[in-house]
Amino acid sequence: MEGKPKKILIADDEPDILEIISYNLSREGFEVYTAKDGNEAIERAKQLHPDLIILDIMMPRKTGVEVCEILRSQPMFQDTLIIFLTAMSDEASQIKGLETGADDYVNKPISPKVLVSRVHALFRRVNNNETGKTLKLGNIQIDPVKFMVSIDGQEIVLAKKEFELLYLLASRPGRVFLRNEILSQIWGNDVIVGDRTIDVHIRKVRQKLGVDCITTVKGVGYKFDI
Amino acid sequence: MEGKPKKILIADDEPDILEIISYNLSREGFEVYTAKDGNEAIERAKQLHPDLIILDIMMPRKTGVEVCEILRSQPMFQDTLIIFLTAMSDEASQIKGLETGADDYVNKPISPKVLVSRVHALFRRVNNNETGKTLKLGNIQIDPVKFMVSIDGQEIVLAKKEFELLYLLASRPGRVFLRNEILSQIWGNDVIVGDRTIDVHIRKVRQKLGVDCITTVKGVGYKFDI
DNA sequence: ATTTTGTGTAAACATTAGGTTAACATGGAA
DNA sequence: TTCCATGTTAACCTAATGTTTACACAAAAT
Repeated sequence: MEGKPKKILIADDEPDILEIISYNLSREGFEVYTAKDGNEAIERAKQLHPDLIILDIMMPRKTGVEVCEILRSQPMFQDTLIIFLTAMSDEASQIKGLETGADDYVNKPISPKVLVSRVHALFRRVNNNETGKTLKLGNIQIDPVKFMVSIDGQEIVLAKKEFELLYLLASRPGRVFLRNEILSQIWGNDVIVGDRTIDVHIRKVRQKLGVDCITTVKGVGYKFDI
Repeated sequence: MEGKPKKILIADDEPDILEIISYNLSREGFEVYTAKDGNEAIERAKQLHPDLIILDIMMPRKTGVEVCEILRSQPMFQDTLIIFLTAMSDEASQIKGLETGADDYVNKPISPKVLVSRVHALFRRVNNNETGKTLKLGNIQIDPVKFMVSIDGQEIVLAKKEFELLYLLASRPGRVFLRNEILSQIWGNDVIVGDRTIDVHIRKVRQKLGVDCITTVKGVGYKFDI
């Protein structure tokens, strides 16, 4: 199964670097966005919820380290991967960076090939998610192979999108999925649908299941709970 | 750090390096084992099931890359973390290494400090999938993934802003956050809200938690304390 | 080809929880 | 006292979500 393209945000004040990295990463099938300083990085991160953020350390209007700290202090960026770029092989700041919560560290001058493979390595590890297993949660069974949901043995027919939605949420019970996440996982990043579309599907699932197992976290997203 | 100590296996043919790394990692509380060539590395890996394996690329009786490939082909080593050490900043082998399934890559000459922080960063990343980012402070648990707070197992529902506020304060217990800091972290720099807004949210959190864990530092800000 | 059925999306509207404000209360320090 | 910073409360307003209906489109059935 082809996953949806990952979103990557790159922040650097040097346009050349921005372009080289963008080019190489989009060629790999990533969806690349850019920012040219710290504040813009934060702003765009909040809109986009990228899967990975590549931060130059030395940037105007907030350094990469500062940006990282600010984002990491917010719950919704706990899962976001962060890679630092730095001109100096300055050991101290390298350590500082990693302790701040970065996931990797790449020295300039940047080799596009190396960067690309590090990015892949990061995603490979994170992506090792469960796939295609039958979920059993309380009295609810969700079988992605048979494309079937049953409650207490009673079968329920869901439409494709409804099923995908339920399966996504149920794959990590309790975990809150942001609307953005849901969109990019189920619809893909490039597809544009209206704001109410998710709600409508959520409603249908709730209605069909009868059981109240999807909780709304207002301003954030939805989660599966029993 | 809680939980059982992590097991780390180090494979290198230079005794000096082995010793330096072992020393530094065991000082950090890791359980360290060593191997002096590729075959020994595989053997010990099978006995020990380490959480992390640090492999020198250039080793007699199977290179690090070969060891990595062999281990990765077995299901039980799918999740094991692997770091490569290399003498050269040889780009080609670096890429090869990462594509082979390594999780990180460190160049020689090795700085113990850098290695140690990379190791920590790796574990943090992996641990994060479950509980790493959950804050546990006394009897209070704050789980940003589930967007949920519980005291003595009793779940408490917070609104978004309330949760963000609590999470921010609790992320650095004892540290005082200035009102300005709080504003810029949670509301953003451009948003303007009245003076009382923070107080009101603080109040709601205090009220909902029941426990008195947010202290006012008059004229300065707020801090989380138990 | 035509009809039927089901799905996904949009648009319009209803509803509510969350966030903010404003007005007033308190309490400590100078 | 008089200030000033923060606490408290309740009313208000809005953004976010819920709900319903309608329609386009495709697949299946006729």
